[in-house]
Amino acid sequence: MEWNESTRSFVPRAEPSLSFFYNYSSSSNSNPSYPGSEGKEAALVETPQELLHAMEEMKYAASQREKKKRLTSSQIESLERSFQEEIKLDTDRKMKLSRELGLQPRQIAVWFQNRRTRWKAKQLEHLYFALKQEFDLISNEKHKLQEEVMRLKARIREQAYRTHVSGVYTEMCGAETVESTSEMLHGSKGMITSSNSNQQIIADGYCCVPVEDHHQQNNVPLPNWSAAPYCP
DNA sequence: AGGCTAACCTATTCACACC
DNA sequence: GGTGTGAATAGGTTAGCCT
Repeated sequence: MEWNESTRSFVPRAEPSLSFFYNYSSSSNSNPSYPGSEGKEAALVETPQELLHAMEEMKYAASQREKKKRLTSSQIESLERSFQEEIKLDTDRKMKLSRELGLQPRQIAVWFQNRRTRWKAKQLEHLYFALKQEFDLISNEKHKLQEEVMRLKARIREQAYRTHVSGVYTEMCGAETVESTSEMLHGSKGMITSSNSNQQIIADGYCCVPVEDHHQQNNVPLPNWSAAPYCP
């Protein structure tokens, strides 16, 4: 059983300095994190006097404590290699790395934990950029389609206006033509019922020119709908 | 079912390096 | 001195084991 991790729950954790109790390893190590702690066996305190004494010792140890040190590049290289093999750490691997690198098992575990956090953040960043790229693409397409709609609406308005004007003109010249024109207009779903016909067409959203035809006429490539995400 | 242990996680702190 | 980065800590959660 490993002291520095398994016994954590025995020790009150509200007081930060008490972490001294459970963050050193009792195993002998060539590279102890905290000088002053080596060779000591962890002991549970049972009386207030013992607690006071322990706290005094802790203060001393803290004063003697070596400053935080960065891991060497070769240590990081080995840890990195191991991480690439498997991002989770089992006990055997932890102990093996600990022996090989001359680090506390706790240090190995902490390094892996921090490494996983960094890895996760990186993954999240990649995911964000991938989604953003996709969004930009779709947004761009939407913008183009909106422009297309505007153009088509303008064209319909223009055509409707021309039809209306020529209708009035032929009415003045001869009834037969007027009737046929009128019939034609009424025949197409009876959309045009007033002199305001052009506005009516636009307002109803009926389109006289099929989009496919328009695309063919204007040499506009049809969007790939099957590839587009469903958007209600 | 509930307690214990050992792993994990996120958030935070702390020390150090670099500018 | 301010800031970024990485090692370490704090406190919580979860899964597996045992009684």
